[in-house]
Amino acid sequence: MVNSKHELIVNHIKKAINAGKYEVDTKIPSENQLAAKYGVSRQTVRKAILELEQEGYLYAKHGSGTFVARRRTKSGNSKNIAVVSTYMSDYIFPRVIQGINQVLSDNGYSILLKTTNNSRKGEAWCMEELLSKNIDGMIIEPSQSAISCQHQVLYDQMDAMGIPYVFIQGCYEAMLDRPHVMLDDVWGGKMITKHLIDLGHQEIAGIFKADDTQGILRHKGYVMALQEAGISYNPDLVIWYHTKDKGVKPMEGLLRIYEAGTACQAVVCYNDEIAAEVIKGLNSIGKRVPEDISVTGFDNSLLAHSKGITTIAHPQEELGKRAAQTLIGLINGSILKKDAHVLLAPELVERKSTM
Amino acid sequence: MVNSKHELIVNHIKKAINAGKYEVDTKIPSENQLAAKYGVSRQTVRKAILELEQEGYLYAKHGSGTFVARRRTKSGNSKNIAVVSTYMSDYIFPRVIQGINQVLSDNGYSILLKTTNNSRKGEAWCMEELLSKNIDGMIIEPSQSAISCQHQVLYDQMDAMGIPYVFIQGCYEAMLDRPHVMLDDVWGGKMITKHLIDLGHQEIAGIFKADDTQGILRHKGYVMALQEAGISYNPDLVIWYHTKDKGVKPMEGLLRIYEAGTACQAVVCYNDEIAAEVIKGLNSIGKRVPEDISVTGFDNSLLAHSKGITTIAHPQEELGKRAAQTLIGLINGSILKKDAHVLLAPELVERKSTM
DNA sequence: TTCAATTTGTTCGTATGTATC
DNA sequence: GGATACATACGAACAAATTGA
Repeated sequence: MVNSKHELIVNHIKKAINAGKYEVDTKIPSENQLAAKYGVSRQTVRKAILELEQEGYLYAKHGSGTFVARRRTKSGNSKNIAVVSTYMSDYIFPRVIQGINQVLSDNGYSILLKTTNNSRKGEAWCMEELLSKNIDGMIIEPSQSAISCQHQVLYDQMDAMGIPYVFIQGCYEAMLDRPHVMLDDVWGGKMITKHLIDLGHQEIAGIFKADDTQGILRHKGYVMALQEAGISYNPDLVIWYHTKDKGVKPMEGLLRIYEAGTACQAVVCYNDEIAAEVIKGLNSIGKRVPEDISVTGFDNSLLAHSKGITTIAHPQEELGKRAAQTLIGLINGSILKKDAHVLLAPELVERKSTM
Repeated sequence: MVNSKHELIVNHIKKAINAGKYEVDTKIPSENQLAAKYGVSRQTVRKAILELEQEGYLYAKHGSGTFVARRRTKSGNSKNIAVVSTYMSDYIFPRVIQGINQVLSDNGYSILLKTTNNSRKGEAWCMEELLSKNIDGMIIEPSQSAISCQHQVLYDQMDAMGIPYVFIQGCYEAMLDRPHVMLDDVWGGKMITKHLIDLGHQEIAGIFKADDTQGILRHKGYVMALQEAGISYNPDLVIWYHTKDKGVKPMEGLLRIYEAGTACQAVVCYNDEIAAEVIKGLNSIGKRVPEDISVTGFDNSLLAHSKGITTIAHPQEELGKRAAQTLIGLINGSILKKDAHVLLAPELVERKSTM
């Protein structure tokens, strides 16, 4: 019964896509070309494309072209996006979510807020509830604990339902192929080490956490900075510790370095907490910071602020913005899941623990 | 936010419908009439109408006209509750929302987060969007609470739809009969003034904001404390200022008091910001705080913390919890709307600006 | 029944703005 | 900067449905 020109074009293109004549994410002919092909006006083509866009067959990119979208089985466009955080009290939380909110609300989305209290159980419970709700996507800060089978199932389920998600702050090691937006720890480690080198230091010790991806990455950056400066890597200057050794081993290691008589004018610490402990320990053995030895932290926490520790800062608002942008890209199909891996440039915050 | 012509028309018509200017199933003006009214082309009007049709606000009848659709009354168990805040960056925001989240999630609710950027427009925009969503209730921090509420219609609409809401932090003066949970400003003003009296001060100046409900209430508490202590109220010691005078008038007034030779050993300030300015001003004329004169703030902001100002604290988490509890009571009917008026007890935070 | 006026639906043409490469 | 392509807007014409005289 309905046989308007644009309906005919809609059906024709739909059939072509379903028949696989156009690959996913390939560009279809421009509006003008299609207009010429079907012998109609550009407006008619536009109307057809608009309809196909709303049905999820295509997505248009301003100034670039119109592309074939991944077909979504079913999705209400609830315009709701879940944001799952560990704690709300976290000092970084407000700024990150502010960035998320800015981008999402500009794009007509609302935020559905959830907290896990940093427990696996909380995270699983959250996600189960979210699966029963109508959401278009999810931004999640993973809970600290390692991933369990139960979890993987929940994420697979979201994949199956075609609900995209983006990890922020961190990412389970087993899921690094999934979309994530986080601080570039390698770059951060390199940046803060380079800062010490630029200050004229040559013998730079490093204290890193061994059972943590971030620890490995920050160490990697530390090594890179030394290499670039032409300083040979000295394993004796690197102290590795595990979560359970925290508060004991780092300072022990540093004392051993001093006892061995190894020269050392600076220490790169895994995070601000360790840096604060190290400074306290150094003071207790009569070393002055930064006159005798420079110490750096990582994370730009309140501790670093109050103790005046030179550290690496998260660009918090930027992180939120990028995560939201990435998620929107995943939803409308303009970003592929495998490309949605964003590492953010860290910022050096210079304070009085280095000179 | 996009500001195309058709979007403007969409919003205008939406607002008119929400305000009840068009009855259900009545015909709206024809496309040509609307085009003339808005001074745009018929195509633009059509685009706007098409959008409204898709959102379910209107339905068009070929050859007959366009009509207002019967707004689908949402069934009320989405288990979603909207939380509308002014800014996310606010230092109090995380703790308040933490309290809200605790209670709501314990009761199986999720939070739908929105921000208004403290603008009336933002608030109206938020609420219009929320009206189209399926929410069970709303907790809202009003924007610029002193000015009278121009979009009462939106709240009436929520009443009509049976969606309960609770104001937090402040409340429009015209809507004080609606449910609200806020700090007891009178009590706070009284408490901090009494603190100065207890310290032995008799001549206590007061600086208050005149165009703000909170300013009036805090002044009221100030007067009560003086009365109870048997100290006569001296109008010469009270300085009123308006938002636009901020940063000039408060200190001017204080200088005038000194020039007049009036005795004054303490100043109650409207908030921490004013207190910080006053302290700075006093120092610049050679007065020491608190040795020569005691100064108090209000709000327990970061400023009060860093400058060591004695102040009145919001019980932030408690505020959030009580608001959530009140809302849940309204939803399940265990609390009546007219009884949902909670004033929270303030807390005195003693620091080094008083003695 | 017929006809004219009104109103929405569809199509074509054109122009300008703006993002991307 | 220029070419390309999408986004928004305006104007015009005609078709199809409805309404009422």
